[in-house]
Amino acid sequence: MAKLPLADWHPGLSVDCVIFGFHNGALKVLLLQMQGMDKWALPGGFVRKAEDVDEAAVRVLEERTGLKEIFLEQYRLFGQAGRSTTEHARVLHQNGWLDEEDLAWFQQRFVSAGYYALVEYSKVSAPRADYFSSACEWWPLERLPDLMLDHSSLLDAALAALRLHLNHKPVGLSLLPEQFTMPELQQLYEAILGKSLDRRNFQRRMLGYGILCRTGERRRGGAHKAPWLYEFEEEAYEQALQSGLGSTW
Amino acid sequence: MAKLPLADWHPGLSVDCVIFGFHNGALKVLLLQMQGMDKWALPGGFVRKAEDVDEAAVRVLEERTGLKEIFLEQYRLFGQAGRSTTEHARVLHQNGWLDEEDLAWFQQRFVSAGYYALVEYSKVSAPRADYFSSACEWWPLERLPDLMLDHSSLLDAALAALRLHLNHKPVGLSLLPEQFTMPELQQLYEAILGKSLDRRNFQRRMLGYGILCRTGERRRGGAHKAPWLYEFEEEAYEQALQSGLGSTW
DNA sequence: ATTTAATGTGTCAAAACTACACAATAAAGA
DNA sequence: TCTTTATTGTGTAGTTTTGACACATTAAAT
Repeated sequence: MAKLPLADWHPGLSVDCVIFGFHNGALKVLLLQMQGMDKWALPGGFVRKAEDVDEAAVRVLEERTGLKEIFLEQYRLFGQAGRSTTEHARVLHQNGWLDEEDLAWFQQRFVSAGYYALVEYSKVSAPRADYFSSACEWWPLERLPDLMLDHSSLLDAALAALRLHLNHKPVGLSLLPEQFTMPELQQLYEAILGKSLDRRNFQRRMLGYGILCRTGERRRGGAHKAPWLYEFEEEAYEQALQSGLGSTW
Repeated sequence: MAKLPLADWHPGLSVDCVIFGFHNGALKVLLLQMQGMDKWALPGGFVRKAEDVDEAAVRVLEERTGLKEIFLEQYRLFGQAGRSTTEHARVLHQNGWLDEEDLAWFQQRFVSAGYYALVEYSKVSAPRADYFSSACEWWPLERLPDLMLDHSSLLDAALAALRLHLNHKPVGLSLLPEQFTMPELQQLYEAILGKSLDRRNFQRRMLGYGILCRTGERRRGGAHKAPWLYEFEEEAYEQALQSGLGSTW
């Protein structure tokens, strides 16, 4: 960014991405710390005039995580008139990160398309900060730092969307490594739903969907009985998602 | 519209509304016929710079239906680079509906926030066309006319969102009149889901949710046995929706 | 060898769902 | 007025799914 040919960008439009990862039994999101500020922000960016909004989101994702081919879902446009303040732009300007011309750009009224992304945590070895940020880190959902603007609501809405999509999108497939154990899958579901589930009933149900395949290997190295490793059967998974896992109607 | 002080409007941003109604056992949507064209369009509008995008949608709804207080849900931003062609603007311009200045406005690249609205059909006695359209009519979902731009996909996506929300939003309450019969409620569900349901099992399940109240009256005038009239118990309904009707997790 | 804590598996009762059939009735037609 | 017709109200039996449990197994740590 910085010195953007303003004519190339769609005015007053941005994308923000809630990038979910799953690690050590917890859901985490990737956040940026703004230069010279305490507050953190969702990774985001602007949209070129000739670019799909989805493409802009893919671009942002690749810039932060180094990954292409990420599961990405747009869930809502955030369009409150008062949602974007100019405070952070002023700070960036004062500290020399923004020149006059770019400052004016940042002081427009913005609407932002909210995306959530599901990534395999281990594949994001070195998340990269953008030009305006000094750090890029994973934060667990339960202990988030202060977020700028309305990014808290964007994040809450992303989680709500993720819950709503749980039976219709390849959530497990996208967040877990290729091989995983049943307890790991359960922890993922518990983290997303925010409540604990019965171990035995969970397994029965999951296996009942017919989308899992036991590899025959076990995960060694844990302090206790070694759990079986599973993989998703992708065709069956996709198939089952069409009508929704365990959907009632 | 026409002669809009361009400075007041958010550039390249519009809203489009899929307004659902339920009548004679069929789901219908309210469409506008563009002046001088065969194609029809979803009711839509632009967004003032000082206005929430949601407010713009409410404004559009009121202008077409005369109703405030409509159930309204934003489900997605449509942001493909090539989604808005300038063809219809040219036609409008040629026929004298658009002057040079407004034509330029219409030739921008637009992204559009998709909303769906649920209205009680009988309350929309006289839908009103807007400045650019020659008619405003209800069309049944099964037999839609040709739609301009990407409005077909907007509509399809709205229906998909409605299905996804069926157990989480007050769909029945918003689409049906205050009093309704069990067969009517079932027809509504069948229309939304696009499949038929067993009469007896449907009733058992609905009553099981504890959100319906039998008024004690029957609907007279039908050619056959008079069905009971029901109302929703709104508090119980709202309550039940929070965790989702019949949600499995 | 023993301990520890997690994993794998099974069972029983309750609830929900599926697939049905038959009685009641409001209006229309004979 | 009586019969016909199509729709609504209601119930039940068999099956499946769910919820709430307990006990045996095992990999590492002591």
